[in-house]
Amino acid sequence: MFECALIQGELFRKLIASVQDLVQDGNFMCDANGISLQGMDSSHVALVALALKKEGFVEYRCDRDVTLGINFANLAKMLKCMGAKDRLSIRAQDEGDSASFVFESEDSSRVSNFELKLMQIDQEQLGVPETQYKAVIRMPSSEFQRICKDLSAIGDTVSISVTKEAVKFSVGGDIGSGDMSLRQSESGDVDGDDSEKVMIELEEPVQQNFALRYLNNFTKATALSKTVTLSLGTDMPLVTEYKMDNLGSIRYYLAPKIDEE
Amino acid sequence: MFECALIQGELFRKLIASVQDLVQDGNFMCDANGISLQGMDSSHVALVALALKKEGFVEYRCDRDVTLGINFANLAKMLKCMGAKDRLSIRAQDEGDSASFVFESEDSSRVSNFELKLMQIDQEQLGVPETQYKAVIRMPSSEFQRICKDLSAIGDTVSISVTKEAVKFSVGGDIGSGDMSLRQSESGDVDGDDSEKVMIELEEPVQQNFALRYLNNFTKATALSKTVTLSLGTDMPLVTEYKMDNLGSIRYYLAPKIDEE
DNA sequence: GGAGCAGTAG
DNA sequence: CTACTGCTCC
Repeated sequence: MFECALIQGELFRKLIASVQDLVQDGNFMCDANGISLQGMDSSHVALVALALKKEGFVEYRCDRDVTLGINFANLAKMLKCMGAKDRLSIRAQDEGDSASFVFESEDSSRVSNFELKLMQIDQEQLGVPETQYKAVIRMPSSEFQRICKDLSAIGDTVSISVTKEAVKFSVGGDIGSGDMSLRQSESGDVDGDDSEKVMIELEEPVQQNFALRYLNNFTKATALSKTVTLSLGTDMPLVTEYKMDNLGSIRYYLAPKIDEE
Repeated sequence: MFECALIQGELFRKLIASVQDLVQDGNFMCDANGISLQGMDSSHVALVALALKKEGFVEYRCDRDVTLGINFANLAKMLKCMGAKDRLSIRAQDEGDSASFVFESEDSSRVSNFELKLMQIDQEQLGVPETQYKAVIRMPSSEFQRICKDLSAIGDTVSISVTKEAVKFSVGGDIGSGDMSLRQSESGDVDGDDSEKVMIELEEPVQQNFALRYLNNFTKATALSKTVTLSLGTDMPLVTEYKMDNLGSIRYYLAPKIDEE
């Protein structure tokens, strides 16, 4: 028997929405420590990895590891039936072929129960090595979203280049070209929220190209966290991470476009 | 070399947005006094004329007259990348085939540079004669916007008739008809902003019909000025003018619909 | 001015 | 069936 509950069911809905555009279905791997999920997009260029820690749940019980094969579009349909302030409980029998999603309004005056049929999904769990990245940038997630969205009006590939002082997003296309540079925030900045800052940790300057189309997919997760962390290396995937207080994180990996000139 | 800078880049973005719906591309004529632009809509019914005085810029330098052929949709894409509070600089080499648009956030922590490819646009500059209009109405621009929008739900042609006392906007359609009359504000009105007033200067009563579809296009400029001035004559174009403090104005000309009954 | 929805296009 | 864009409501 697996059972967990979240005070903010809405959070879970946003998580599923953030995964859905990239992968059709995937296995929720539930164990004593929490829930994880991994999936690649259909073209095998991007990977999304979700890790939810049991500490983020108001209730968590996992007698025995279970794998829940989920079609995200179908789950999303059910989650649309959840109220904005609803508490969410997820339950699954050890040998069942469905999972139950219960939505409860704050005063429990409305209780909804949905049963989602599970799927059998063959999918190797990819080990993502904990690598040392050459550059790690933390910035407001909304700013990253805006940059990706705006630049995709100009072209479809962004070049991200990082120096100690700044991170530069450049794009080129038929109508012209453009770049946006974000300077590392002054460490002495006392005023303003810390989440508004741009922080750069650099071991070595990097420059890599990425398909904006995927980055724009990633920014579906903007609602989940005020900040986003971009980790870059040379000829290795970009990692875009959104950390949720307590609950864990959602990470997106995107292979760089290797210059074809 | 042409170079100018605006403290409120946002203003320029709104200007381009106000032009864009009507004309696809046009020539920015830059000379020692400022920038002007003219263009007709594709059906040659409406004309937009922009005039920006150099006094409105925080920096202005024009060694030699230049013509910048701009595709407004493409420029708008780049201007979307500008922050709300950004300062805007525009630069063009005398013989270049592109113009550069630089956006700088207030604290300069974000600097963006976009290069827009210029076009070769053949277009005669139309001389718009300074005519004496029979009626000139000044009213809050938001009110004019609301009237045009609301009336277009009833029909597609508005009749504007002006007397000394009031201006009347009438519309008719399948579902019925309606009209909205605005009385000239009392000159003795001490309370309230002057921009809230309706002022009518009349030489002779006028009545003309106009296509609401264009008027609704014109009201994209509402954000640029608190007031709008409508100038009418008989069988001559309506002029809809939005004046910006210091910077100049945007004017729209619309030929009347001649009754075909 | 932004977000959500619906309608369209791929 | 899904993803984007335009529109309308907030």
